Amino acid sequence: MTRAVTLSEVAREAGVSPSTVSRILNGTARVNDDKARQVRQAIEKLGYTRNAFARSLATGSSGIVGVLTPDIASPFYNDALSGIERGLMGSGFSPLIISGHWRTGEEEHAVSLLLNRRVEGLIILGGQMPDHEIREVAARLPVGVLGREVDLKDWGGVALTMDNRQSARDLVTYLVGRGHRVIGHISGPQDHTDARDRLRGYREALEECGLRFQPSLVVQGDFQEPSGLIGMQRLLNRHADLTAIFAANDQMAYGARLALHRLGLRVPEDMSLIGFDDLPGSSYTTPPLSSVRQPMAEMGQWLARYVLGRLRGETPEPFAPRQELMLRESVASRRGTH
Amino acid sequence: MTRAVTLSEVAREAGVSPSTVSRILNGTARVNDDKARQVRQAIEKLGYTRNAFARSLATGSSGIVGVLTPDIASPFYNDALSGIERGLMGSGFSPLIISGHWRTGEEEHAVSLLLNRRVEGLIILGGQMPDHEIREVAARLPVGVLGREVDLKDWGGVALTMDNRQSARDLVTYLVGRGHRVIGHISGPQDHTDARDRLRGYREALEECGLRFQPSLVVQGDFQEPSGLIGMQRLLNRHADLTAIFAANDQMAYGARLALHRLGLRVPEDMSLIGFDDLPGSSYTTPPLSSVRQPMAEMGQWLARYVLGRLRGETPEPFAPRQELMLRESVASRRGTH
DNA sequence: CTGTTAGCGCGTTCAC
DNA sequence: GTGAACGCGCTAACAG
Repeated sequence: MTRAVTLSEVAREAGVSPSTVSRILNGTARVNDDKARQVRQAIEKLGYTRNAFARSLATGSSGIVGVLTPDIASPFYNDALSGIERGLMGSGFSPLIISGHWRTGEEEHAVSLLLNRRVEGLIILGGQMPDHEIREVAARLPVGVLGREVDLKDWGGVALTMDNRQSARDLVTYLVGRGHRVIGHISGPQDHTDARDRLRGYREALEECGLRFQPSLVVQGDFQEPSGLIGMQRLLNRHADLTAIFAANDQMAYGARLALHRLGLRVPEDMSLIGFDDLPGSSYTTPPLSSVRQPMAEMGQWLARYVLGRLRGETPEPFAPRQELMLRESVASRRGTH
Repeated sequence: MTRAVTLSEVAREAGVSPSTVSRILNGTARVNDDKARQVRQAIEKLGYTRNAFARSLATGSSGIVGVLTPDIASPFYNDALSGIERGLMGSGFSPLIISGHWRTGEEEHAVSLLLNRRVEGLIILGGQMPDHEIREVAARLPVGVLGREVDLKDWGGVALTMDNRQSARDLVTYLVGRGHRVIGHISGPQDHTDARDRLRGYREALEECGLRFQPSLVVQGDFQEPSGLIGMQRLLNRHADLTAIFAANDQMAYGARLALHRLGLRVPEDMSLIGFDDLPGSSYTTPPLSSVRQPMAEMGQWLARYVLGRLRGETPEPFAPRQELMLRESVASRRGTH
């Protein structure tokens, strides 16, 4: 790559001073129309592209908001990324997305890379990074976190989380209301807060409804499809009287669905099934899967706006993400109810 | 954000000159161990983070590879993003991802933003940007394109594309081989090259097999699920003797699947179904969907390596992406075959 | 309105 | 080994 054209070269070509070119580029001050035209021509002729580094160095601001995502290919977090993009649009800021692959070391590396690039704000999606490290960053710049509980109040940051426990409770209560009495749960990995909360919600809902919690009705998966398939088989072996399954996420529900299909069991006639997360595909499974939707895009957008607001010194308006039960066709009523 | 600590502040704190600190940071030259230790302490104490802008400005290299993706939330292209990440890993380069939302204007804006940030290479995934603009960029830096046909040879770039036509032919030939004689096609939007090629492959396969191509067996969709659902219904109304469907992508196949489900038609017993793209979910639909897999991650990784190689002045080894027929359980044999 | 001057934070000669 | 001086490309005061 041949050395790029500089602003002063443009200035020389147009017969004006560098500052004039700068002023035209930034609209910082009114300039003579004639000169403006000449400068534009020179820019065109030389194929000038402004150097963002030099600019940032001089102005002291990067125009970048860092985004740390656990996985660039996660359908779940990517909705949040879309929201962040939308929230940043037209603000003059652009996102710099780095993924941490759920590994603390990589996440820390990513954050320091972002700090090196002088991001002016940071949005963290999920991940494993220790709370105190997040707070350290939050002390320096506006930070918004999505999908994990971090106390950032004293540091001037926010964490948007969903009430996994409550939603799980709602889901299971719904199943009970439809007449189900023997409800299995395919849980997520128990070192994961969300997974624990969803299991807790399941248990609490059962007890609130006067049903006994039985450990044998729970199998643990890893949030991936295969574990849902295996879990379903195990559950079926243990409890022939099972009529409904609550999977801790949609992916495992898909796995369970396939296990049932292979056994010739119909959903929802023979077995009701319910998931969590409402992946884009879930409205087109057969039958469409009931699940709970987290407004990832809205949350992402709000976080972007939050960071921008803080950058402008505004006090942000609060936001309460609302999870939504997406009731579709994967649950049937059992006779003998009510 | 309080002004960040600079290198010279570290130098002063450690009682050495800025250049010494720089040398230690970069390992550019051997320095006294004692001083090195003092500098490290100063860095620690002051919480110094290096300014990537100043560094890039001084060195003249950004360490960034730009990535233009049509949609940050597309499951299809995101596999490629993962591959790019992997390909860049450990190279000292990091990706800067911007999405163009399938809009030419936004894409152009994104590219100029990347150019401003002095990316040293560029990877373009799909999109709508005119070929000549891509060539213009390719004349300045290493460019790799994925998923669209662009002639970049004379500009020193590559475009990785898949043979959609051939794969579609293989798929349809496979259906015919399994005894199907009346095969419907839900096509993609015909202003889209991939969609056209897949339709052509369908048609050619039919003719090669001695079956007549009938326009009434084709309905046009838009690559989204709902259009697959509607298309399926329309096809069924026109041709009661239909035994198999080739959908131009998996998403439409999902829609078709649901339409069949609602009508009480079984897959594959009553209707065989086949898609294209092999989305992550397709191995867990009921039944698992036959499709054709494009090695997006591998292609992304290769492109990253390609760009890095060009940056180092190497001549890249060629790469022929191979599509793979993923034959699963959504196709049945019809009696009377062979 | 416009040109001149002085940095922004860092890497890199070039002398010592 | 190490420091001083200069420049990377641009913006922002400061005069005019």
